[in-house]
Amino acid sequence: MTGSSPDRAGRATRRKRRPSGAVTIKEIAALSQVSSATVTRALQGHPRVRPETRARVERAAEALGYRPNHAARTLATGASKTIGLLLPSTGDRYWGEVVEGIEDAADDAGYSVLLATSHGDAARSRRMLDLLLSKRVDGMVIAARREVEEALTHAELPVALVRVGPDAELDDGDVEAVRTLPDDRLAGWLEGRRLGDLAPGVIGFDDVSAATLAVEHLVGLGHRRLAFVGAGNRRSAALRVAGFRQSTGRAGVESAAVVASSDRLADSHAAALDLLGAPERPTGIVAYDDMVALGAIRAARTLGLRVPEQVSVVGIDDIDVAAFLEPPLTTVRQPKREIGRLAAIALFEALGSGTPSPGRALRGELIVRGSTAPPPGHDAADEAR
Amino acid sequence: MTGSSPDRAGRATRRKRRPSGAVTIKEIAALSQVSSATVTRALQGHPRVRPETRARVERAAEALGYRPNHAARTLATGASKTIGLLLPSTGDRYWGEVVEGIEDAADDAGYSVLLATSHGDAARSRRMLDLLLSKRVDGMVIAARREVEEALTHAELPVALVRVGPDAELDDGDVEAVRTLPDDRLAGWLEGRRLGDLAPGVIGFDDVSAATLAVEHLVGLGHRRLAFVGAGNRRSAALRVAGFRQSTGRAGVESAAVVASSDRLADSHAAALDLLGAPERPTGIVAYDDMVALGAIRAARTLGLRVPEQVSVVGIDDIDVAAFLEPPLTTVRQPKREIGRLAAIALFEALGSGTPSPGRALRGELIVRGSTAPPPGHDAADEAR
DNA sequence: TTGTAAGCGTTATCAC
DNA sequence: GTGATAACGCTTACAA
Repeated sequence: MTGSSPDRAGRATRRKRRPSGAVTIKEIAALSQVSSATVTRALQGHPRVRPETRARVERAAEALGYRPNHAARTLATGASKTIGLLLPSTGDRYWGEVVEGIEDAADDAGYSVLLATSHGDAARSRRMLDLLLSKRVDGMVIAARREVEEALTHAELPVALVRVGPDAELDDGDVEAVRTLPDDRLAGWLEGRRLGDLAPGVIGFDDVSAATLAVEHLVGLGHRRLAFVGAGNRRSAALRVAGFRQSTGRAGVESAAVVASSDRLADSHAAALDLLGAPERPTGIVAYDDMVALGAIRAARTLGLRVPEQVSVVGIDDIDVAAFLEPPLTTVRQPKREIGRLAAIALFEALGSGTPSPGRALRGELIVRGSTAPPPGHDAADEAR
Repeated sequence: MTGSSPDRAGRATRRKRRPSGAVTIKEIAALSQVSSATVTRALQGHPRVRPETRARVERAAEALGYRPNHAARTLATGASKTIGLLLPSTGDRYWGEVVEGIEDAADDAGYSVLLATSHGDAARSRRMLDLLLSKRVDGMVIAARREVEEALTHAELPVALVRVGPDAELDDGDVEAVRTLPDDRLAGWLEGRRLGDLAPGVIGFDDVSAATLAVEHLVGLGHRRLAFVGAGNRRSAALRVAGFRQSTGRAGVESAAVVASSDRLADSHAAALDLLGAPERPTGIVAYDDMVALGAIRAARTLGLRVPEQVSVVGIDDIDVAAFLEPPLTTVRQPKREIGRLAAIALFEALGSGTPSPGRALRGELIVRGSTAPPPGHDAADEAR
């Protein structure tokens, strides 16, 4: 065979791939006089590496400014150490705080977070789900909303998954039942449905107990005529209504009305206007959330009613300006960060064990501020009962 | 040589790597009777592929439920189609909206977003920067804050980078100058510094013009005694003060005071209390941001002054409850989503061209609501001047 | 137009 | 305790 065979020539001219320019373990290997396998072992804290070898390798890595290439690692190990996050949006305060909790827990566990938003659209959800899967996330946290659930049923995702959010786990039939069931049967029905327990892999807010907390606060102050404003057709609204009806029934309040309205300010303002304009108006209002509470307060003001002296209002959520409103809003705080944290932790557990973690509904916390007080004509002595 | 040589036996028993289980181009290649190279070409819309081959490959991919492995692609191409995002936090409203804009633009351009938070800590910033680099992001958008800037100076990042945020591009010396420079020299100084133009690769908010917009609105309503509340030591605060002083000077208002306070409600409340308690109190207040405006409104109320009848207040930012406050807040809206969008777009341009994009300061928009009105004793005729 | 095979940077198996 | 080297799944230069 001739030295100048076409084969040899071809090899020689063949332009090798442009390297990324970044430092690789090969260079560390060369500098520290070991094989690349040893470099990996040394850098990963493998037990069977001679201490001085490890030291030499670490020094070389440091000197060269080595940064492991995660893409290569992912390819080799099959794990990306990244989780995906699919949310309706990140702009609104609710999700922003949840994300913070997730990011926090992920960081503690050595994971990164890849973001995707559905914008409430099923097709987009599906596309994003595919994208996250393509990027080989090890698991995902998704906001449990109808359009995403739909996308999920067609998917059968090959990764661990935790659902999170306020609107989880109550189907439409139940929503209807909550509204129409007679008072005396509601409590039993709620128990039977075990609404406090969420399905496996779902982390959410305990809507029922949140409303209960609000009612108990008002009843404790002496209120006997209560109303719930803001019963939209969301699952969370139905659950809060259920909690409201259940606890008012238990406390034997004289009158407990439920007034529908969306969570938009104008709607809740109008609804509260009707409610407070009636002759037998309630002295205490439990609002679906803080925005609805704002509408109710405004309605009271429109009617010349003072809050909290003549009407008490309690919200649910604790938005960040709640404390700065006039009056500062009494509300049931939703632990958003904590929900995020627990969702991420549940995901990592599932990742480890291979089985979905049990669902959890986190209880809110009553924050008493200035929008609630004893009802008119109620003297302090009664309060101590 | 014997058929049962140790070498052969070794090869035979050698357990190959566990495959990820996902569908690969090889399987598509097998099913569609072409080589894997052709599969790649077909799937990527490479021009020189026979249409029927392409169709066959696409059908096979579809049938098998193929999802490209981005880790492998990243390794092969050197581009991850992912950008990193380093922010102080995602929980607060400001960043949440910026993220939304970034995510949006990234999605349009075919990029994903990897999230990291600095929590305002330089060491953590550095760690996160390294992590993002390790994950081989193609570029990054980072919040331009002091601790991150510090981390950056020691880094010399090998990727394209855009900085975004309200606190950019004014150093401490300038902050001092803005406060102390006599009125008549301020305008010239501002021009000379070209504060409206941000450094290359920085997308921000035009703080100077925001304050100007607020002042001009108040002056247009007939106000002649103005004050700025909330001059903290942030760069954005200094720029807003500069804008305030510059425009009040230009308009020849009788008195233009600047009162320092943090952006916390209690502080701004106290500061405004002093200001409005004085005999020669201003009739119009420009607040550093909406929270400070809230504090000012509360202070006015504390003193029995009605807003807007006796005192007008204009904020900067337009937080989401601004419209629902009592009174609804007049403010200069900060285009957060847009800032995010432009930052991402600037990054992609830089990615394409290799050169940093020019900086941009986005102007706010005045939103007139209920917290501003002509000053007391000002009749409607004057307004038409 | 299509096939072959090298190469991206890492991990992990086997042999010594 | 260390070294060779196959493999992860994909892209791409070159040959055909």
